[in-house]
Amino acid sequence: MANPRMIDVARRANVAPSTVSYALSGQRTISPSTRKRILRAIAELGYKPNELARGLASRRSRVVALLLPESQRGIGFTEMEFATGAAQAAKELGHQLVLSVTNSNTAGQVEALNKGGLIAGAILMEVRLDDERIPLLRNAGIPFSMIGRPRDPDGIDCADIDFDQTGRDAVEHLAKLGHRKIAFLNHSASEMSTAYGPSVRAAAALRRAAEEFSVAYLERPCGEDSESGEAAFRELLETAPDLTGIAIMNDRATVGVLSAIERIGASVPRDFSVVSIASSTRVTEMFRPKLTTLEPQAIELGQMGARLLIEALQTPPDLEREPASVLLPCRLVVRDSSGPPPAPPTPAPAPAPTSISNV
Amino acid sequence: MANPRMIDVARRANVAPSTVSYALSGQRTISPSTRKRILRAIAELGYKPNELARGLASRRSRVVALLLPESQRGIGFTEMEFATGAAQAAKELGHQLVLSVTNSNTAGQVEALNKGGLIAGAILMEVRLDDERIPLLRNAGIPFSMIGRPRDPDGIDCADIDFDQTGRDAVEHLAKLGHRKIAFLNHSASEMSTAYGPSVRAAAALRRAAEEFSVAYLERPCGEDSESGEAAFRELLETAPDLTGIAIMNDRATVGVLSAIERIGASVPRDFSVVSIASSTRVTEMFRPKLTTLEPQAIELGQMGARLLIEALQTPPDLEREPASVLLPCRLVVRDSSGPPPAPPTPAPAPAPTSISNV
DNA sequence: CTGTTAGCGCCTTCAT
DNA sequence: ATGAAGGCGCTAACAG
Repeated sequence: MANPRMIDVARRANVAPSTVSYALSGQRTISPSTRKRILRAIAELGYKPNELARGLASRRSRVVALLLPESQRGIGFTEMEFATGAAQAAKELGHQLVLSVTNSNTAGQVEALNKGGLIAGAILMEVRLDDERIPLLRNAGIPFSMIGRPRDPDGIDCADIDFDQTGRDAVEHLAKLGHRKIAFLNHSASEMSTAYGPSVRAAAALRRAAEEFSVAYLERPCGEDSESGEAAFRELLETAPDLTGIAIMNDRATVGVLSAIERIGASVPRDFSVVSIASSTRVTEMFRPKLTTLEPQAIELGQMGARLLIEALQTPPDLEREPASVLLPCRLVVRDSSGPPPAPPTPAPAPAPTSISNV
Repeated sequence: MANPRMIDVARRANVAPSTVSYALSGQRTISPSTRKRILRAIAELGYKPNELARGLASRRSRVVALLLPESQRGIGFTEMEFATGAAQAAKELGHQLVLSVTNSNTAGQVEALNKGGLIAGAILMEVRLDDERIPLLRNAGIPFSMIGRPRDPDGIDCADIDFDQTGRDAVEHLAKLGHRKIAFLNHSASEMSTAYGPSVRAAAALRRAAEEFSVAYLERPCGEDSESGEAAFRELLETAPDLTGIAIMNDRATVGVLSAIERIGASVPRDFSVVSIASSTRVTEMFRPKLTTLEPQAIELGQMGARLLIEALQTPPDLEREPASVLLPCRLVVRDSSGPPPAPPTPAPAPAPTSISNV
């Protein structure tokens, strides 16, 4: 009644236990005939190797951890898709994914993880440009990959959004619609100060692309709530009354921006075009109008993160293997929040909006 | 340099390895003095038991799986909070949580899981009233708990939203504001047909509460997208022009409902009050106006789900332990989408009686 | 190409 | 209250 063990398979196939092991791992050439007998025995018995024993004996488990800091921004759909993508890819490669929600004290967490012997490696999410976990993991000798990218990704397996391309695509979209002045509403200042990769990279990319497409550009960080979004929009408009295009990478702020636009009697996309950067469809479809979005390929990135790690884990130490960075740009999904700017770029004064009926 | 093992601790504390084991597990009384020596040695060496060896020897791992079917509705914030809550509670109880995204073929998945010996038990999410996984897990002898509840939760550890209370609270909120006729927009018909617990239970609760508070009540399922929401709202209004209160348990449909309301020149909460049921703050704050919500205590439920399972796992088989159902109602968070109905309830005009009123 | 033999690090029944 | 010893189920040298 108990689960069959390897020795049961061995007996049934008339071979030694180790032969079964080798047949399974492929670490040794097995003659086709014995291999077939073994596989048959396995099937007949419904044998499944015990992962604990396997890990213990080989000194390497088939479990990887997903290190998920609960950031102040909280976990969003995109993070969730990273996670499910990673779990899925891991499973396909014969591994399990344990969810490790790192509230703080990352150092201790990471140490504890590998000491238990349960975890063979880790996938990091919410990566900072100078992520404190990198030296920690290196010192602990724990293999890891990242979904995200530090400042210097050298020697690290990374799967990340291609922000260069994404930023450029966002600006290009607006520029081609005819917008001559655009603004970028970023994550909060505190995110910036802790050097959150996406915030920094997206801003740089937009700035560069604005230059390339010769559109005036301004940017600012913004608190992660709708009130901050409203305020930011108002300030932006004071600074640049001729603003018509807005890129936002801050879902909560987006709510406020849309409110503010409505409040001054303007509308989207008639008066302002709004493009959401790196938000998932699930979120941007909730807005009215539905937002034109640069939508991250989150599942794919999650998969890549897991694959890179597991690949590294499976590479024998004597083999040379160069860690790689996989960059995937966001996909531009044009919805209802972007269109041509209101007036052709004539330097005429802006018409002061009168009282507006908002129904 | 390698991790210290139990025998290292034993030597340092001048005891036998087994004594260390017992000191750690508490399965035996250890004299205070030796215990202290052992603990000191453990601390000094930075010893951490190897989970693989521990699991192998004791025939019980400290890993539980979270079975997360990727439903057509997709994973939302609430599901994510279930997951993080469960992971957190598991960790606090010395366990790890592996994420098992069950795409289909649940049977095989579940079997594969426990055979590996890695998983000591499972936590089920997205529970159906007649969940196919229950007999599967029972037959396989895998302990499990649920976040959600089947039709007959007898003998099963469940942590679920208290829909009775939640539905009542929603109706009460609207009734006390003065609404006399309310509608409930549920999940999609296909969800209903597969007997998704929340859909069924919430509907029943609202119906009952409507009677209790003497408000006319109608309900219908609704596709999981904004177009369906719009259509549903229009139909609802045709059927019941005097409708003023709407409860919705379908975020995507909510988008459409709000659009539809706006489109007919009405506004929220002036003309219609909208209450979102079992949606997370993260979602309902994205709407304009921000939605009055019955917000699930998702993290707590996730924690409970994990605790119940682990508790069961830790109960020796000879002990009697009654599986329990923990029900937590959603919290009413009043925001900007609900208020008194437009016209005071004057019994002047006799609106063409529709056939919908409930009792 | 296959078999034999030690462990991997811990738990747990026996003994004492 | 503590030791000693035999596995848990598998892998990975060694042999042949």
